[in-house]
Amino acid sequence: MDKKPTKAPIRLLIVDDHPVVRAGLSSMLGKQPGLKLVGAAAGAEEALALLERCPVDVVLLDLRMPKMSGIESLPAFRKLTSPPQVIILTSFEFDEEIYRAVQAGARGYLSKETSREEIVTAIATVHAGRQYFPPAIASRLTERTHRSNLSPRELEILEMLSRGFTNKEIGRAFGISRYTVRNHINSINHKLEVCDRTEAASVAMKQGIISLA
Amino acid sequence: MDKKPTKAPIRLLIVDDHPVVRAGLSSMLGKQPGLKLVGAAAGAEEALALLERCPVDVVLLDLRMPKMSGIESLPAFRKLTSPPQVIILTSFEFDEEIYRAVQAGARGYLSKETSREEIVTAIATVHAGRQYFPPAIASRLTERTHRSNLSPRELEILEMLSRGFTNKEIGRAFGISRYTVRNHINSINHKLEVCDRTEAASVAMKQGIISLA
DNA sequence: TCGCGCATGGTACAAATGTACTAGTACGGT
DNA sequence: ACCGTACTAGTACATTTGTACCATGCGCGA
Repeated sequence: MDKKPTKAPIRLLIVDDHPVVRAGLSSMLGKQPGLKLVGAAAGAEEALALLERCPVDVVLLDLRMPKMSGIESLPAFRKLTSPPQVIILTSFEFDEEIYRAVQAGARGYLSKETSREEIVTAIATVHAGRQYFPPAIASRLTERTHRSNLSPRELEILEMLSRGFTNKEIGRAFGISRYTVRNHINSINHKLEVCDRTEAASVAMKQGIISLA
Repeated sequence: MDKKPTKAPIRLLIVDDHPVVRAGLSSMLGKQPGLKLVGAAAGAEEALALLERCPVDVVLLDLRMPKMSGIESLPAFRKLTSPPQVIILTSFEFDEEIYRAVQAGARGYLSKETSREEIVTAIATVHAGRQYFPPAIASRLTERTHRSNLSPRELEILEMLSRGFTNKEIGRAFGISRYTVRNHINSINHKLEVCDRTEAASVAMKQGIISLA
């Protein structure tokens, strides 16, 4: 054997705003051989500060956090001199957010109901440069990629529309004309295969394209 | 002082399907003076089996679990010979589910981002027979109780409306005139305090008034 | 009996929405 | 250089939706 895992433990950083989760992961992974828990940050800013000072191999990142969300922080992670591999950590089974996180460079996904064994496997996998997605998530991701190719603009407008704003109001909000808004909504309706804005809002919520918050 | 907290520690049971959360809460509360962690169940069935054998004062109950959900298990808890006080434990800030859980007898609410201090306070409070709800949740609960007096007809129409049917189509479906449908929708919009049908569909889904299926 | 909420149908009008086009700019990939 | 996509803006017209009313009848509780 020319490789000793104890020689180069995987440096790990936990980023989660929930004290419960930080404590849980720390106690589950802290003494795991082959892993070195570098820290546990409560927010993206704290994590970035830490990453700039000391290198980390794998980050377990909560998507839903106050202030800077996990997704927002991903580009910042990638700009670092030695960007860590990022595993998404969330309670939610599926969501547009996971999809967006993957597009932003996340390499793996873990639900919070995952066992310690699987978490360790996932960390090792992404550290080895591969992706780690449970089958259920993977299939959903491919679904999303193929489905509903709404453009960023269309997504924003869909969001507003579902909150009851009129085309005119949406136009004002984004600084574009109500005609353009109308055109975007027509595209949305076609892409989602619905016949009006109300159904668009409805199916968008059901499919997790827009959040239920 | 005539009372020693160490004489009668509060017996605590954690019910959560997430290993991470169980580990986190256990490590946060296990050594807390005045508390005695009786166990940590991964599901409602396991919790019930445990409760039948040994008495527990307070249960921290996850609402979202596979198989039997937290809400479903609440009535079973109350049928026990010495029913425990139940604190809802969930990641979600608000939800129709919290409302239903309270109606089913839950005495407190804790988000998973709560600090150890607040968790301990909540446990002590409900054990003392009082309720523990953070202000934000409490106000939302009173909102829910007062809201949504939709009549059966209005509910049917809300359902159709969210599927993208026009007033005319809804009228045909129910054998009433499109004018009547329009009037009903106006009532719905007023009762839900929204300005149009699209927002009505949106908030109805968020509040669980109409199903996400 | 009276009032109230629910359900019904209607008129008249204003506003918003949707459809069917045309057409320009910009940007990225082949 | 060309193509495709996104984003933009507009016109013209039909349809839908929303608002403000009015009116009827039913059932139920005070």
